[in-house]
Amino acid sequence: MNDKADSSLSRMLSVLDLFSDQCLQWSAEAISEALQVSLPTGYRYVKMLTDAGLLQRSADAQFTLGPRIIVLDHFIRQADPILENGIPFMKELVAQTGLDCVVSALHGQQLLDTHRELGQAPASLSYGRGRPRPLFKGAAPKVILAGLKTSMLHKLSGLHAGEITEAGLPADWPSLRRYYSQIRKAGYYLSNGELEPNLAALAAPLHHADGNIAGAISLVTSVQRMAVIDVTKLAPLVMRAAKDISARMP
Amino acid sequence: MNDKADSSLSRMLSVLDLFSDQCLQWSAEAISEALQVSLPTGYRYVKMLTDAGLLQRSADAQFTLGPRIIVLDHFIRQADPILENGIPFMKELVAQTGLDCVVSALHGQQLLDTHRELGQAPASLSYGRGRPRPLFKGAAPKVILAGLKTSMLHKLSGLHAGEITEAGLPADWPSLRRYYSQIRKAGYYLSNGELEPNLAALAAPLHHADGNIAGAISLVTSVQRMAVIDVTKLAPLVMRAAKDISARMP
DNA sequence: TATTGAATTCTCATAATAGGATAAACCAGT
DNA sequence: ACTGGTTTATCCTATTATGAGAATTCAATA
Repeated sequence: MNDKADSSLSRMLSVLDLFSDQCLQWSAEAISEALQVSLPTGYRYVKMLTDAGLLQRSADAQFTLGPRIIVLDHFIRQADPILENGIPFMKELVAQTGLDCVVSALHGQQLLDTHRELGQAPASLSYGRGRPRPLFKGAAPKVILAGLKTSMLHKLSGLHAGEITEAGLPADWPSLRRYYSQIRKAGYYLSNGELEPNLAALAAPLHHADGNIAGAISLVTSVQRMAVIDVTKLAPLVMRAAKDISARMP
Repeated sequence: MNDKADSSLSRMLSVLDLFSDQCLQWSAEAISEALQVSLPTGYRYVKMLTDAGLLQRSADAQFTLGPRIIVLDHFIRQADPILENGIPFMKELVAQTGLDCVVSALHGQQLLDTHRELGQAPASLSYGRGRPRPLFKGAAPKVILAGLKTSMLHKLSGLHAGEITEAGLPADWPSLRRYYSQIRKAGYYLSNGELEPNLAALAAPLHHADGNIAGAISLVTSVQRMAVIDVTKLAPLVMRAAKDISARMP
């Protein structure tokens, strides 16, 4: 990963980088070793982070992510207009279609799913809010990037050239721009096995009142199920919901 | 609040203390002023926190809480055995009773709701995961503290004497211990308007395999609705679910 | 109860660097 | 291109973060 510890402060914050799906338990000793600091300094870091609530002690002299994170996420959810206005429409879409409904948004450079309403037979099991997503694969990212201002898209494309070619998108900027422009004009995007081989999704963009892109709403199911669905009927449903939500956005 | 800025590192982390339900937007200038540091230092702080993903830039030169928080909460949820094992039982309780079901847990010294399954007529509207709760008021906290090891409870009671008397609990340790001991023996606790005037809840404890307390599961509704419910029938339901979940806990 | 061993904190001198003041660079909106 | 506010860079000094090792807690054993 990126151990750019150019200062004490960011080195301390990089303790958080150690935690992941794979490893949610770290001892002070392991942290000290990972950050290449002495044991007392490692303990100083975890003490401060624990005092801030970002870490907490668990059994066996291990540290885990702390309760403050849960509270801060609560604040974020409270302030998120997509959640505030979107959930009823998501529930309705789920009721109408039986598919899973997801909203995603671009936070800085990070594209995340921020909420999920599950249908009766969830296609995508456990991944809920907070799942990081690749920027150039899948339905939601495509309609979101398609909704960005051109200058912003250009900047992003410069920073992630590798991912773009890896995703099979055109490497040159004019083609890429045209590609996303088509998606924007269509008003929705259907992906088939793009992100995960057996999943398909249909996404439509969510906009703020000023017209800026706010995120995307998508219906997700397996490739097989999507194969028997009439997209010309599904797409208007999703776009309708997206417009209804957008109409309520600040 | 506690501005114990005994070091640069904790002072930087205290930037996070500024964000709350009330104020989710801070400019670099306001942060600098709040922390009593110079403007460049304020910018240094937000830059590092933004690089770490704990903050993000939003419109109008404002900063808000960042996407990394959402991802970290995702990790916490992935690792939480109560969520992993409890949600199906919570859904079932909701289906049986129509009431709202909540699980709560003690993280360090912080007591939080960690998940909520809503019934058809949610009594407690928006508060979801991440709501901080007082330690000595309400059904969930009581069964959780009642399940702590005596030494732990003693320590907690020492640290929060004020809240204890404010909650109308006995101030002397022997009486307090007896009070919680009774709750433990009962196996559940019913609160009526304790936390919020018009809410009632019935909570039962969740245990780890080793017998240690893991949290609480509660059914919540309005005081009026609870008045017409037969508690001798509701309590066994909740306790049954609590035992079923506990049986699956590590 | 005494004793071990590990985990955690303390002490302190020194090197590292965080901080402030000022200036420079950026950037969006006229 | 200009202007206002926003953000970063430069530099020097005082602050303080750090490492080595000792001291202390703490729980679990004998």
